[in-house]
This record gives sequence, structure tokens and C-alpha cells, in this order.
Amino acid sequence: MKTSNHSPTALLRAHGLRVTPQRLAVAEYVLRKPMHVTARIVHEKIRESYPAISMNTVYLTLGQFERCGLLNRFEVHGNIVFDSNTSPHDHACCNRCGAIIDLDSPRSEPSEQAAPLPEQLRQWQIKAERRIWMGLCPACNAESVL
Amino acid sequence: MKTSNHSPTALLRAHGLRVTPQRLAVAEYVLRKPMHVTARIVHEKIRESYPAISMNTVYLTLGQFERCGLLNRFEVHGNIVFDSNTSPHDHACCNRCGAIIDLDSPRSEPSEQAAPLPEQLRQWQIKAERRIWMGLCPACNAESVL
DNA sequence: GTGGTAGATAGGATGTATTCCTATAAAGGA
DNA sequence: TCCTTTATAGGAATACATCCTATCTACCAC
Ligand SMILES: [Mn+2]
Ligand SMILES: [Mn+2]
Ligand SMILES: [Zn+2]
Ligand SMILES: [Zn+2]
Repeated sequence: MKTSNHSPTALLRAHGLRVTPQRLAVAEYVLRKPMHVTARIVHEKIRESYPAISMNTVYLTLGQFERCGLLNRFEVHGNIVFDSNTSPHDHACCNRCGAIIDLDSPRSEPSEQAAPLPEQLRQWQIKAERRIWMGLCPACNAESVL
Repeated sequence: MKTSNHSPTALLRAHGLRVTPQRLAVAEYVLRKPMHVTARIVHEKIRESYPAISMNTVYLTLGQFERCGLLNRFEVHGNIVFDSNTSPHDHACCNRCGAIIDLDSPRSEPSEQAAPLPEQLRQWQIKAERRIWMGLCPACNAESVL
């Protein structure tokens, strides 16, 4: 079993990216498990172990990871969110606390669209479909009743 | 037939908004037909006939219209877009030229969700569902082939 | 009509997320 | 080890949205 192929270092190499401490730190934090992060969150987190990292590097690195297919990007409430779960899925976002959760989409296979492509888009070249439910998460909903 | 009830003036009054020249100008431009506009676009347009209007007033007015249910707000590519088509529908957006089109959703009645509410959201209080297809519109797609 | 008051506007200041620029530093191949 | 290419840090620049406040005005009561 070649675990080296799954290490962050090997992952970077496999995508033609030079292995730098900054990229390793970002990869180890972001790609470890499915998560939703903003550039600011990544910056704050990485600085704990790598205080000199700049915001610019975080943006560049996340953008590269996106271009490599290691991350997806979407927006919610005007913020850019990076998603390390790259399989097709939908989201729900709490309007109050900002929590974002993954939804198990009812798609039988990854390439399948969640919904049939509307008639009007027959001439379009569709790259992505985004679905997001907005509202109050259970915790915030309970608070708002008080 | 009381057409006055459908005039912009009557519309503002019906929603408890004072009738000012600025609000009238915005209402006449934005609520005339279904459209997607940003605050910047509204500002530029209104200034043609009302050069003194400020960006701040445009933001305030659009926000008030939204709270009255006369407009919906969503985001695309980091920009806030106001939609004067307030019936439930989905969108497609061109990644290249930014064009946004309405999609006839396959919803039999306005209150119906376009897709069944996912199991995981049973405890949530959902306020809105957003669906957007991203890609290249026919015109931009043709250009990209050249 | 007039006057008073609550609400609206203009203009500018402020905040914040993202991108751009550039000199320096470092990765990795020869 | 050296060299070339690429990455990084830091700061400037941009762009959008919101906040603040003095002035103005719509409109209601009289
Ligand atoms: Mn996700
Ligand atoms: Mn629309
Ligand atoms: Zn919440
Ligand atoms: Zn286009």
C-alpha cells in the first residue's frame, strides 16, 4: 500500500505544484476532511503554526487548488467559500450563524444533474449547477422562538 | 378601471413609502418589467434623467423595495443583483458576459418548492431556495469556439 | 394654505474582501 | 552547487457596500 501517494506532498507533486511549506500547511488543513472555509479562516488557522504566511499567498494557493480540482468555490452572503468536498452536492446555509452544511443530493451518479436541464439552456454550455437552501438552522431557529 | 392603483405613485403609497422623485424614478425604471440590475446600473440609468441622485439613495431605495416584496435580491460573481421578477424561478448566468436569464421553473404552483426538501433540512426553517446554472450563453459559447 | 415633524437625501467617510504589483526568496532540476 | 523558474510577503490599489450626519422635503394636522 503506497500511502505516499495520498500525502499532501505527493498530492501537490501530482498536480505539478512545487512543494512549499505554505502550500503544505494549507493542504494539510483544508484537504484533510470535507469542509467549507473562507480565505480569512484559512489565513487565521495557518498563522497559528506559520505566522509569516500572507493573505496573498492564501488566496493564490486556494485559487491553484481550485484550478487543480482539489477545491470548489461558491459564494454565500457575499463571501467566497472554498469547499474541499468536490463531489457534486448541494448546500444549506443559516442566515443567522452562517453555518453551511452539505446535503446528500439525490443524484445516482456524480455526473448526473440534480435536476433536469431546463429547456431554455439547450444552447448553453453549462459548467456547474448550484443549489442552496437559505434559512435558519435548528439551533438558531430555537433561539428565534424565545 | 382604476389604473391609478398600478401607477408607481400608487405602488409606493400602498407600501407606506413616501413618494419622492428619487423613488419614483427608481420604481419606474426597475419595476416596469422583469429585469436583473445592480445598484450601479440603476444609479447610472437614473442619473440620465436625475443627475443628482446619490448611490446611497439607490441602495436605500432598492433595499426598501426588497423589504416590501417588490424586488428579490441574489448574488452572482460577488455582485448583488436585484430582480423585479418576484415569482419563484431559477437563473442561468453566463460566466463570460455576465448575462442572467430567468428560467421557467417546473413548479406547478408558486409556493411549491422546485425540488423536494432534503431529509436533512427537516429541522430547518427554510426561507428560500436558490438554483443557478453557470456556464456559457449561446453567443459566448460560439465565440469561444473560434 | 401654513407649520411642524418624521422620514429621506446627498455627500463623504468608513470598512472590508479581493486583486494587483514588485522586490526578494526559495524550490527543484542540471 | 548553481541557475532558472516560480512562489512569497507586503503593501498598494480597487471595488462594493454600509455608515454617518447635516440638510432637505413629503405630507399630515391645523
Ligand atoms: Mn459542500
Ligand atoms: Mn430573475
Ligand atoms: Zn444558525
Ligand atoms: Zn455570455
